[in-house]
Amino acid sequence: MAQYGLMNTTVRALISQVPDRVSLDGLETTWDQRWTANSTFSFDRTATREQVYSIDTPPPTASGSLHIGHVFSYTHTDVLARYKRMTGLEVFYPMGWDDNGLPTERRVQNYYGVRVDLTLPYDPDFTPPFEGTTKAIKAADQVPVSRRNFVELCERLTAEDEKQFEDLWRYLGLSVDWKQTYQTIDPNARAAAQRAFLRNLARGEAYQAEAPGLWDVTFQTAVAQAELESREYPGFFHKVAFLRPDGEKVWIETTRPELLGAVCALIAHPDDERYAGLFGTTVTDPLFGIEVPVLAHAAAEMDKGAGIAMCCTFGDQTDIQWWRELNLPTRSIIQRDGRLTRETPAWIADGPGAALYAEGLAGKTTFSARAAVVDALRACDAMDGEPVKTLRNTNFFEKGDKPLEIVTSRQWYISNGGRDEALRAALLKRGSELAWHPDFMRVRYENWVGGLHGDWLISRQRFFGVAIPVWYPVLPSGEVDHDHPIVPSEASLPVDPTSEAPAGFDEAQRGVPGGFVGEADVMDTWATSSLTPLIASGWERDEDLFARTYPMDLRPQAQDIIRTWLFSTVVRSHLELDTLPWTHAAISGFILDPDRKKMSKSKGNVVTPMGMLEQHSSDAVRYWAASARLGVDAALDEGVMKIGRRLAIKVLNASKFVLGIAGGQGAALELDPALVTEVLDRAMLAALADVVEAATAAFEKYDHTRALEVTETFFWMFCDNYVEFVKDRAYHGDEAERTSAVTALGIALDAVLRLFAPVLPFVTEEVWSWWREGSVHRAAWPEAAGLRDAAGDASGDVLAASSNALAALRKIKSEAKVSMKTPILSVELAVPADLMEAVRATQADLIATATVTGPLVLTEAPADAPRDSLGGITVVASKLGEPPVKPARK
RNA sequence: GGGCGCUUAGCUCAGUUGGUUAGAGCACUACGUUUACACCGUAGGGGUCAGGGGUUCGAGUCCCUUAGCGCCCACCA
Repeated sequence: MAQYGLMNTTVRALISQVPDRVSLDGLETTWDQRWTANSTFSFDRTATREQVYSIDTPPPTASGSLHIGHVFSYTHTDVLARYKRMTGLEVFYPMGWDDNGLPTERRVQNYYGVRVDLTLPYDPDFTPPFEGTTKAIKAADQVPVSRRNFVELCERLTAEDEKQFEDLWRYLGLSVDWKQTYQTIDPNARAAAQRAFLRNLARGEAYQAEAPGLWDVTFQTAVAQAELESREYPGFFHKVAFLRPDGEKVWIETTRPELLGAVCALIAHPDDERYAGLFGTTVTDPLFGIEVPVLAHAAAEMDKGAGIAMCCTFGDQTDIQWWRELNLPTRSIIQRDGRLTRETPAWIADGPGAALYAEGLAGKTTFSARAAVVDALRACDAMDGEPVKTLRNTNFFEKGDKPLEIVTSRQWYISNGGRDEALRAALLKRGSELAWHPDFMRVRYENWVGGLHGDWLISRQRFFGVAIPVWYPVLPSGEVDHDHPIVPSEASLPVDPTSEAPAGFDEAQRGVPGGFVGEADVMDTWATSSLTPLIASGWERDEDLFARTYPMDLRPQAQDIIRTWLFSTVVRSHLELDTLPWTHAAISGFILDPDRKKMSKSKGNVVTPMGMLEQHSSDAVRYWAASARLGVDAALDEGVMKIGRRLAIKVLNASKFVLGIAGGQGAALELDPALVTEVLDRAMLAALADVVEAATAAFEKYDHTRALEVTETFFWMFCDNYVEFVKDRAYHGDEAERTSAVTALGIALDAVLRLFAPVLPFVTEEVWSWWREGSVHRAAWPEAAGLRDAAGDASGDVLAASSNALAALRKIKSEAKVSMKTPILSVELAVPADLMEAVRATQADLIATATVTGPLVLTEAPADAPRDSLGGITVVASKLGEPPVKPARK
């Protein structure tokens, strides 16, 4: 809860420890330690839901390194979190680590030089052969280990990674409650993922199906639509002849001649007159003697290739469609390892075709099989001309480097609206109920949900992940009965079906007739990540916490995982709790390198953040991040970090000055608005009230950039003009004049520190500690009303007018190329009528600040005089004195 | 092919419901050491607001159109 507000209370601040020399060095470590020691960011579990602002922090992928893009987007969240905390909300700001899944597996393989062999037993004394060698370990040199040993290594390595990540986040100043952490592989998360799955299963939302689907041959796992990436891939068109019974040739074009042995039909568009005579007849392939029908289907495109397509099981998604809709036979020849089947398929006729397959194709990769088929086609004159080079778009697994194949397998799915219009409509409605920042990101969600063409495939044939919590009976015949899965009780979660027996069975019954087998597949990492708001808020584990934090307020995340993380989270929350998981989504843009390319590991242009933080300071890097609006891609710009550093140092110096002029060490500073009596001081507070209003309104609209901008603009004006104006009065004025200036300076410093606190947590906290109790980050967000009261009827325009008059006088000296200390013996200013009163009212400060030693004459500027950048104030005549004599160098 | 965003000074970006002569910082130039700050201060130069058309008394802002850049989705014969 906020500790104090300026509104109706006079604050008496004791200035305790203003250093002689200020510095940014070491602030990160100092304040991280004190915040931890003081539990500054601990979540108060007594707060009610209305008093809580809860954040579904993205759990970073633990395997790998954080890059500057992470610093960028996590800063956006932290700035908002700190603002919300200061407005009096209790911020629930946990941190998770996404350590389950393929990235960890790959990292462990490379880091320790091991690979999983499911046949090996667990070795409790296993020591990895390599550890963190810098050179890549060849796959052939990797040592086979049991799954359990492998998982242990995963846990060991991610624990080390997570420690490093936490250190970086602390250094950056994330106001996370470090007592609220989770891992997506920890027992709570596994239990939550399995519980949610079992409930999906019980409601019929999770189901298994044996169907053709996208398959990565490198990782040997099924892949979901959301993990696809379309890439250009070089290929060749081959013109291949099929033979009619009378020997006449029908030419088709294909980029995948190696699939000739899997052909099921030739298909053309029903309106295509070229092939009208062929529909209903059969043709035979030139190599294997497979007789296939020529069929019509509207999905065939007349202007593609020859207009007649070779349909194989399965070359692409269209093949699946034709196979389904035309009831074609299944003739799969691609295996899960991406090679052609080792046995000659039954549908290939004995004879030369069978011999060709057995000798030239069996067990070959698609690449070498293609070459063999092309040679054979040439030899029997069934290929027209040379293959024609083409660049085609092909689906890849986003983490893979070989084109996906289509393989038939038994997999688990969860409904996501891809096959159910009512559910799709409900999920689109959820998207429309969510407040998106920026709003246009909603469209990406709508595009994605609108374009789904299947349910969410959640099973993966991998090792390090959350197990799918089911077993299957083994029938007396020895066959596995997949249709009647055995499920565990929720109380027993998490379970590992590959090492635990289901209730009512014992381990000896594993794999034997009458016994059971465990599901070996694990869940896709998104099946767990989609539950982060539930995992973090204690769903079914800590109902008290859950009631205080869920549905959450904010999902901050990157734009590229709207279709995965954001969408899947909406799906799970909708199915499980019939609600949105959060009310706001804040989408950060990408970081572009100086060549305006997206920064990513695969491009090798990643900048590691710690060096940047150490070089420029965390506040400076945060300033850079906070200068970019949500949803907008930003350039990595060290120039902006330098500006941030300059600002942070300026905050230290200006604060040192204000507190020094207030009496310095040991003095008491009364922040009593009634003591502010001078017009200029009140005008400054009025301007500050405007800034507080603007910054607050901006933050409420999730526009941290605008909030920073108005604060920063005010602060520089405050330093350059206001502070200069009041120096003379503060040093040499009478008691009332001096008190007015000092009090106004104190009130302004107090508000400015709080306005900057979300973006510059370290310097503001450092300065706060010089004269205030507690943490600035638990202080109340400034309110305009109190400042307005102090300002009385003064307007911020008065300060602007006098600042312009001051600039006009400075210009005289600057153009004369003399020191600012040079006295002005006499000067006449032309002032527009509407500014005259303001300039007149503050002319004493003006005269002192600009060292006007003689008459200052103000005349009214003509009504039609142009308004330049100084508001129309111009110098009519002036006379400068002698520049002061430079003091002798000491 | 469909969609979203962007294009303003050499660079990075503001520019609110259309309203005086389009702003800031960096960089650049000149000057200046001033009882907070040289990691400083003061002042200055620098822009056909991507191109074209339209609406309007008035357009950086609204509409149409063209081009370029980035991204999302679709496209695999």
